Amino acid sequence: MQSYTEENYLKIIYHLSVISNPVQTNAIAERIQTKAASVTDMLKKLADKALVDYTKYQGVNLTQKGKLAAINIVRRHRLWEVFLVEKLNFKWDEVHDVAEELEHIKSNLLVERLNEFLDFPKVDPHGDPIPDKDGNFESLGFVKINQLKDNESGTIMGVSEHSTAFLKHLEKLGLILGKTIKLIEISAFDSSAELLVDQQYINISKELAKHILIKKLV
Amino acid sequence: MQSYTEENYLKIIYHLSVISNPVQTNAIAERIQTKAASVTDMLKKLADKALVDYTKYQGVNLTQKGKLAAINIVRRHRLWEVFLVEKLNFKWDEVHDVAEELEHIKSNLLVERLNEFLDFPKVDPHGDPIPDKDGNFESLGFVKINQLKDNESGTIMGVSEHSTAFLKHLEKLGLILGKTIKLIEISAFDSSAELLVDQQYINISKELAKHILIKKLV
DNA sequence: TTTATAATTTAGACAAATCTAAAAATTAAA
DNA sequence: TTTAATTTTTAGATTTGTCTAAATTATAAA
Repeated sequence: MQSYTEENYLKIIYHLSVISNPVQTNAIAERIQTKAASVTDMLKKLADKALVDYTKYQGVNLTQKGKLAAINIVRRHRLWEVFLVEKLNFKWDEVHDVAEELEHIKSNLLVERLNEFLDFPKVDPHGDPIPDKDGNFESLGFVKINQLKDNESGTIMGVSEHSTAFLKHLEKLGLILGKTIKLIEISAFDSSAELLVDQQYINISKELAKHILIKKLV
Repeated sequence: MQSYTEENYLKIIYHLSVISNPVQTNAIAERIQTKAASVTDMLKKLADKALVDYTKYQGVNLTQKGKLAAINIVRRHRLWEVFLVEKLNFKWDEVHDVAEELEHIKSNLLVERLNEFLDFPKVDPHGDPIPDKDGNFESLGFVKINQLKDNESGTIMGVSEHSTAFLKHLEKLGLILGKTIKLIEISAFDSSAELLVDQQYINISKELAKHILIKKLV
């Protein structure tokens, strides 16, 4: 069993390994709001427990065991987010900090009952997939807006960036979950994207576009 | 704001002060599964924070501030117990450990939304009253079985002992929440109580009787 | 390829909460 | 009321997770 802190490290390493492999000490330090020296200490400890493969100065990768533990935390986090939004009427940008605490409650019974109570949701309020008990994700086949071809349409299914600033900005633009959009064209000049949303043409930056997940209309 | 551990101490001291005033070091140590020396250390710390009045060798009492903090934890604990039983179908003897963790989640919004979601419950699954946001209990006016007079009837509204063994035993006897019972008589010999439950006469020990809360029939 | 810069690690210290063993205070018993 | 038993406290050590400052390794630039 891992401590609260160890769980947080595993989760962060898991998220960061999507972007880079292996994961660097400084990247973890920044995300976990701590100093690089502290990260080094923890990495040694996690390596001792066979949760990560760690080579000095080279960064870390999760072992199979570590990955499973991490996915389990992600599962709990996302289930709690669904609960907060659907049952307690939290807004999607209010859930993160509370879910961050709830994810560490240790009780398999609790998680399974919660899953049942929520009717086995497949995605969280941000559109991120919820892994099952064994750590498997259902393949969702989403693409980012900047990967759409001109004139292709689709539905907003999620985001790949979770900062409050980003989410609030999206909401202001009317780019909320479930909304159907059409990509008119990507600018050759600055790669910004012109969209048709609610019969209105809007222009969003590439930075925004690449974090919005779309399910293409067939 | 208090740490997880400080919150636990406050809660235990609160529960123990119902029985004895002031609360002794050893009593706390036993309940919190730790050594008396550790308790002494923590009491000094809580005294520094003005959460308890502590005099060496004399035990502690909660200050007004400490009491309010403690009641708040009790409030969260009992709300979560209602959630676990009513929404997630936990049995009343399964809830305690999980609620013990959930009670420490720090978010006023969460607690208030949960309260609303549960439709403002007044008691938890054991019949214990749930204090409101300001720490006030609704007066419930319950008595213990051994305080009933011969031939008085009433409804089981709660228990004042929460061990799994005790709760399972009650369930076996059919003495569940909401059940109506009639006290036939208290034995002059061993103070055991003869009850009429479901048209059946049963005999329970004084130890059992004094932990069952009854709302008298008018 | 040497130098400079950036990233990472080590060494030693610290705070929170705990422990053991010994000392001190309180309470109960003779 | 002196002694014995119990309770509580102190002193010093330990564990977990963190920190600063200095040393080391890796990477980029000249």
